[in-house]
Amino acid sequence: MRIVFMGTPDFAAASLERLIDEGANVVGVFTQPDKPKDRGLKLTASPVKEIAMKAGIPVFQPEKMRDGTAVEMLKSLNPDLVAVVAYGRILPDDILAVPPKGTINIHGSLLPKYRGAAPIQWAVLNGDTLTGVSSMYLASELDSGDVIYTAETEIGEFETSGQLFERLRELGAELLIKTVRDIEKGCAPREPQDASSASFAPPLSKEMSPIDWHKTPREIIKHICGMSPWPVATAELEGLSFKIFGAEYTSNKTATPVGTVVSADCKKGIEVACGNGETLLITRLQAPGSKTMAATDYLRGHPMNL
RNA sequence: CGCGGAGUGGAGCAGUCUGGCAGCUCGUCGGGCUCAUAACCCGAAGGUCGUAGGUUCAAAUCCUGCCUCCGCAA
Repeated sequence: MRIVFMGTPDFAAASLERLIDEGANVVGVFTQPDKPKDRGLKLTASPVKEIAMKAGIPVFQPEKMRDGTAVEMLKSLNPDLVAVVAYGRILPDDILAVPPKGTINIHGSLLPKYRGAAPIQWAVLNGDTLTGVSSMYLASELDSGDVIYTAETEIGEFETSGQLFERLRELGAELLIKTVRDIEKGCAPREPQDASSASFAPPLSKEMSPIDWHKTPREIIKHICGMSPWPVATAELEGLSFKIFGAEYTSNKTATPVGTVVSADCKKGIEVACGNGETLLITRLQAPGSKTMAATDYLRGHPMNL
């Protein structure tokens, strides 16, 4: 079975790598064009492109999906099946129509929950304890296609989006293999989504960064975890702006106004007043122009006089 | 040449502008005190100040090259 893979970031690279390891016949790879990145704005190839080139698979990086060139590239590969994982583009119908066995996709949620670009982050932000990955057939409407398989996993109380990403990436790769195999055997199920219970997970943005200290400690911890590693929770403390990477619960109560520092002990961390008179202990942070470090380390070099 | 910050005992920082004994908060090790401690007291070890060169009586500090790390931006 001739397979064309489409994907861009790490999340997708794991799936491609797995397909190759399993001996699948990947005849071509589509990925986003190289983009200027990092210090110096160096032109950088996507993780998927790296994997594809290492495996000697032809790479295609069309700028546009709708000007006809992309569909011609795809047709020339004569694929039976197209597998899409975090490609970063909406595929038009003429592309979806090319492979006779369909175009499938791995999505980082239990569909129909969290359709859209940031399903993993929203599962963490909302404080969900269960999530997973789904494989589905692509339809014209975003993430609305028939579901093939799902795999569940629990979300840890202090698990960040980044950590969950890494786990779902492996789960997703596993699910892709299973899905591809069963499609080839002709025994893959397909179950239409219940559109009435669908929800949407839009991309995160920096505007969401500031911590709302009126919230409960758990909501704030989920905000910190969900926003990590990007765009990262932020807070103004003692007149300085910090990125906040980690926090723990306390059993303390306080009458201090929300959002202000209750204690700053270089053996513990920075304790901040939250909603309901409860407090939260910040344990990992980053000061402007500095690297991220334990709050205890920060306090040794920058004591807070309250 | 996209913009910017930083390299100082094990950790986090000050000191650099204005050159003159290596400093602070911790950690570690030893001792003391205490029913007790992430408490307190006494003592100790641990640094070629990122690297190469230059200026100087004298360089962490001033000048030049190089290396490394980080933030913004994507």
